[in-house]
Amino acid sequence: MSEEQLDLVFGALADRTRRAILAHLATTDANVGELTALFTMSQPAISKHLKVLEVAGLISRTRQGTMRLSRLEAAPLRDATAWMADYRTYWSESYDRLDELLDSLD
Amino acid sequence: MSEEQLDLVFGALADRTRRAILAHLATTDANVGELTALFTMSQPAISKHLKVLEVAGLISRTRQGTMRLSRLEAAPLRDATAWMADYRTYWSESYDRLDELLDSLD
DNA sequence: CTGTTCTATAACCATCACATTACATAAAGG
DNA sequence: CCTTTATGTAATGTGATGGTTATAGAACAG
Repeated sequence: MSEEQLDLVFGALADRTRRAILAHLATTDANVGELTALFTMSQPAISKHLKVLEVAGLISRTRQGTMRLSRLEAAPLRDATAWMADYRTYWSESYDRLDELLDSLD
Repeated sequence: MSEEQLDLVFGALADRTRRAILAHLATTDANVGELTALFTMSQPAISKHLKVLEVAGLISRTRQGTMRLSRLEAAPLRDATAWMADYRTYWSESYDRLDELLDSLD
């Protein structure tokens, strides 16, 4: 994963509204209106957040009539996790099981 | 891990200079001057980055004479990894081994 | 076509983020 | 003390970020 993409992914995750959107999309796909209803925020604000998530590759979007469905795409999360896991030797324990995980990510 | 802390950790990781600092500190502790020499950037800029990393809990700092040693503290990385791993059901494979990891993080 | 619904974009504003240079401060040594 | 070394802080410029309201556009229904 490139530094540019890590910038985008971690930057996208740095906002709690966007993390909450991802958390919701983990349960079900959703359109913009449904997501807007979850927050005390305007629809254009949500659209902007979705754009950031899309550019980071964390969601994909498809037209469904007049609506646009957002779907979680967790591959960048997996890649970012792999990056962070390079520091596993500094974690307090569980090295071996994490090593198994890392091997599986190749 | 609180939303506030996730804001700080992901925000800290969103900058590639800070990620490079963490990568270097993974090999050895270092003072500000040593870290400054690694980048084409002023010393105050590095000091600011270290402050961000410190507030996020990703490094700790100790005085060593006139110098201040920075040391990697990877616990927040572990916690942030655990957050991302909640989306493991969307990853393409390796669910079971990741589940083992998650169990071990409690 | 026209109207309705859903979403995106434009224009704007306030604040934050990241860099600079100049200067202040802390610790150690002669 | 005074100097040197190492680092932090202040002031500043600039672009990015995150929100708003108003408006434009896309898809469908009648």
